[in-house]
Amino acid sequence: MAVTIADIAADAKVSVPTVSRVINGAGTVSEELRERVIRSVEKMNYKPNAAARSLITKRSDVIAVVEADITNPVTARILWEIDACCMKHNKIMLTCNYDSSNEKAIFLLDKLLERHVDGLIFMGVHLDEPLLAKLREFSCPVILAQQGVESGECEFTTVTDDSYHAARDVTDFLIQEGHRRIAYIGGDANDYTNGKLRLQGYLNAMEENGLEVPASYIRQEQFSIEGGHQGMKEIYENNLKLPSAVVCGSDMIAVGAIRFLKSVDLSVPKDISVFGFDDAVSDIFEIPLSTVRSCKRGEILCEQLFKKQEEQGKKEWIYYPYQVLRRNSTRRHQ
Amino acid sequence: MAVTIADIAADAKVSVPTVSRVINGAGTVSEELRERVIRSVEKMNYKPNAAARSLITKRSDVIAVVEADITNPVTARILWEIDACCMKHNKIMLTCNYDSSNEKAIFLLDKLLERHVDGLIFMGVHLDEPLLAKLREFSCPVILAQQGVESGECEFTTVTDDSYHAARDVTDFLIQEGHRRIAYIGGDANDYTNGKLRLQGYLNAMEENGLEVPASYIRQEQFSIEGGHQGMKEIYENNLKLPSAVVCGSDMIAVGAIRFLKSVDLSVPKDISVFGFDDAVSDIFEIPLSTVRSCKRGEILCEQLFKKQEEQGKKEWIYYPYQVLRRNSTRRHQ
DNA sequence: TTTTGTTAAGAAAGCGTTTTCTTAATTCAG
DNA sequence: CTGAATTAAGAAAACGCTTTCTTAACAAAA
Repeated sequence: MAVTIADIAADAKVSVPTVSRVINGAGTVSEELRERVIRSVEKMNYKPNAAARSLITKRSDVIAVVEADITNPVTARILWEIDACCMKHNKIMLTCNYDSSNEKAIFLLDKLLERHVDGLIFMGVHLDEPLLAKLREFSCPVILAQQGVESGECEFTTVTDDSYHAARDVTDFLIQEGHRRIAYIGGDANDYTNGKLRLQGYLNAMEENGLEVPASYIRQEQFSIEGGHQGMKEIYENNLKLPSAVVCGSDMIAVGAIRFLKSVDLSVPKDISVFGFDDAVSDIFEIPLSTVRSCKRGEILCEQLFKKQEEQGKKEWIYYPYQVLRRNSTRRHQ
Repeated sequence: MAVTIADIAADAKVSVPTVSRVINGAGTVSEELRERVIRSVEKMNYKPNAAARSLITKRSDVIAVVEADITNPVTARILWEIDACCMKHNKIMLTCNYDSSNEKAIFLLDKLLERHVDGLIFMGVHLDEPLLAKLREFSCPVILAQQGVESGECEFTTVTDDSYHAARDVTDFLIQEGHRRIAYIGGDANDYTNGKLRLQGYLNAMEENGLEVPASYIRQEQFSIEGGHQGMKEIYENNLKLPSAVVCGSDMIAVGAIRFLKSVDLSVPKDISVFGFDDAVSDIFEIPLSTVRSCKRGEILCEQLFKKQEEQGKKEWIYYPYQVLRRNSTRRHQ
């Protein structure tokens, strides 16, 4: 059997509450007893039982993160950041994959409810009503990452990329660099808020600069290499005048686009500049990709999670700061 | 306040143990009461408190996975697989990053000890004595993934890639394909058991086929793109007769090697064949990489974890089955 | 002195379950 | 029928902590 607080109390010849006080640094206990307790704790290698403690304190020191797909490099990176922050706050991170199945997500959330986690970060898209209802059941702080609820007021604090402004900045940047014919390949904008906002940012930047956008310059495919490939192919086949630059809704799309361009002997960035989004492939892709990187995601998420203790009430929509990274998949256009 | 088992008992007009029996499907309870209980549970949206349950059952339904780096794609993929298996067994996966710092790993393991997890998978390299000592403290099944302890008898059940045989097979395969001058670029073999075994497999295959291996054909760098780049560079610069094929200790190394070759205008696989390891970059890398893929990792790990309940005693070293995948970074040599 | 206030530490209650122990009710063999 | 065996369900204990309540000891103020 594991050693319990009573064993320590007996060994140190003090009462159980005294041991508890020493361990938690709460209450007052004389130097003499404190030392005796600490000695016993070390001697017997005592570890407080988290379940017993949790039962009474109503905390678990666990932060849950539910994500669609842990193998997505962007997700994995954010998890890494969250984990690092949790560590600092003496919390432990519990992650669950929901495989983009809201049904599975609800199943998982039920499990987490039983566990009385101290905080929940839900990194998901396709938020539907049953899912939101389940999220409402949590009494701990809940944060939506990746996708907000469009409807208006924030029911949950939401933290996402600043897709709209970033897409505008990227497009502006390309225009500054002399590009005039700029196309866009994004993901499905019906479901993905990010997709919608990126497209909007691109469109607004073009419009504000008085630039024409033929419908054939806009493609909405999948957020994947295949999607990018397909989108670029369609643009290539349906336009006599090719764009000199393409804004992509994700790095994966950019990779696919570049791969297609290579297949028809067009060179990037010599013939066409390609801009990505997410900074997900920087270290492995053959071309250093110009892209947008969101910063301090883990910190911002955790900060929201922990800050809320005081300011429970205020739910807001927060954006990660971002950097527009100009690398070698784009160049000036003359 | 959350609704408790007592609330359900009161609402259903039964005793607390009866509710417990219904929920756990244990013991005997009449159809009538069972229905009353179920109705109350649903009506009041009751969720049993995991901490209270865990306190008494000494189980937590949590499987802990401690890994060096969650952003490593190979790791992320295995986590995905483990999570899927845990789900099937009605367990929840708790993951912690230890950032390749054994000190941090020990800190995390202490936290997990407090939590009385039902199983532990430690995916790490550089296992040193303090770390092993900490692992011994667990009373639940502990599995070492990724690296075993060389010493001999298995203190912990260990599951790893079958690096030795796979490297032999890869080398054999290249020899069958007509290659005679085959080089090897691996990671640091002092620390990484996998590195050591892959090198050994390569060497044995060469020897058994009566093929010469000049020392300048063997490089041990980092398990990274830079490492592969550097290793290939050295081989290129130090050999008048270049190899016709290179066995790499990881896909990252292979990517680096290919990148170097491209930089000196050598074509893969036309001029040189390159074989990777891990199947980590298949979808994004420019060349479909011939590589080794380990299979069913999640299943095998979980199977070991859960099987052990009965056969606690037997610790063994188990290998994932693997496939040698011939793709387009290698070709026959005439 | 006596009273009041303060502090250190123990006693006891309680957190929400499961499990063991009892009891009452029912069935069945003799 | 009676007594033993079986069954369904409640009472009570236990899990390992934290927290509240209480007491004893002592110091400071009247």
